[in-house]
Amino acid sequence: MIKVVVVEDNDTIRDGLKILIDGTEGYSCIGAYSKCEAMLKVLEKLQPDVLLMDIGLPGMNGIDGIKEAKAVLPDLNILVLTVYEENDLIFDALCAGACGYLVKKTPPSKLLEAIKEATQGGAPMSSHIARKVIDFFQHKNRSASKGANNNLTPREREILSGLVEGNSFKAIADSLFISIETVRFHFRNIYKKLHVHSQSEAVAKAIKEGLI
Amino acid sequence: MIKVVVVEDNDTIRDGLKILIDGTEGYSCIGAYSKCEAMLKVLEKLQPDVLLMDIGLPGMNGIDGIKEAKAVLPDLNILVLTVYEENDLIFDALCAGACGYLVKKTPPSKLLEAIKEATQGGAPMSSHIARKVIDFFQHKNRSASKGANNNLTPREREILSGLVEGNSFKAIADSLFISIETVRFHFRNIYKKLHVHSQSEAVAKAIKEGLI
DNA sequence: CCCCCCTCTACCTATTTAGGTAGTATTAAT
DNA sequence: ATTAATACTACCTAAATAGGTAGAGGGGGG
Repeated sequence: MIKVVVVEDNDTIRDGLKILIDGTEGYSCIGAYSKCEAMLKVLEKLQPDVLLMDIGLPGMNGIDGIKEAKAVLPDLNILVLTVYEENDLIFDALCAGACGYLVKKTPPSKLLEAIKEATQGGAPMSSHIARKVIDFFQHKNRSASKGANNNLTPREREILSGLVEGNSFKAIADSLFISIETVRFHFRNIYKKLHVHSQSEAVAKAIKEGLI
Repeated sequence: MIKVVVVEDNDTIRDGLKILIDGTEGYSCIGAYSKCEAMLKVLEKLQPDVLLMDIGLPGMNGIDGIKEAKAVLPDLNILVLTVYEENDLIFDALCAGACGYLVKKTPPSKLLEAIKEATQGGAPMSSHIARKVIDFFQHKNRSASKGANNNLTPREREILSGLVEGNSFKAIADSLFISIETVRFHFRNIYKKLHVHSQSEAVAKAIKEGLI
């Protein structure tokens, strides 16, 4: 029996979810609240398997609710159920501890399946949400490979990497079997291209913009 | 009709996939190769909707194959189909441009569904893979908020931040209304605590470990 | 009350970096 | 064949940084 707790401010939806869950073999809705605060008070007693949460709530917002819930029960599976598809909310929710993210138009059968999946170590996501999540990885890379590293030559990137690893000019020179003067030469060009005037600035920019 | 190209070195599996895809209404396997190189040569002509790729291939590895394929057809939906569940491979594949990641034990019906999902802007993933992906976000946060920033005093973090912003010791001193000697004093302590010996190393460590 | 930690300042020396000028060699493109 | 871009080396000066030593003042806890 999968024990589910629901937090959803819309009475109609909340009641609908409770009826759906309780009405399905193997599922039980052991709590349904309109606010995070109310849920958090009894969370430890309830010990649910899955927490189904709305994000756009009055009072404490859903993201903070997730964090607090995770603080009480670190292994709780939290599913976000929402109308929002904004990237920030998705990532905030995932970072806060959600293990899945469903849009509200998800059909009941899929919702029940998602709840079960969550208890089995899965991460149910609506397909468009999943795409946004994986896009994150590609964007991370895109900015790294095209973004701003463009004007740096391969050799310059190599040398800059050495600095990011924490090596001195001399160490970089030795590892590349070139003169320290050559390293200095490259850094002059790197600094010009990145518009910086010190090692630390260059390292910070290199890491932040994913140049390396 | 969804046009699929398969790359898989195991003849049995490859033939099985081709038969499955061709044998299903609405799907067509317009190419099946045992190596990335062969697929890449004809990719532009084939113009498939989905590329189903193995990762552990002889010759060019799957990750590079994904990158090259994306270079030819940037909007191609690439699904990884593999036995590997190592984190690095998953993330490398996603960064390279895969839009989904399926383990080989995925049943045929799920596989076909995943192919369709990919063409509709989804990101089909086996449930355990999805969990690993979302775990990434949570770990990212955990190490950033708790990780190692502990042993630095508030003042030291403040000063280190200045360095990460790209400021010189003097600039940091001025902005905090303290002497440059004080800044140097703090950096000596910061370096000891972080076990580094230069600005760049400190900045790199600070950013990577999320100290700032 | 005393000790420890944090914060602040100073001086010394050796090393490293920043920025400028100047020149050679190789390769790819015009 | 000339140009542009890249990679390499050298020498110069001024500035910044690393590491050591030394000491003052404040606040919290034993």
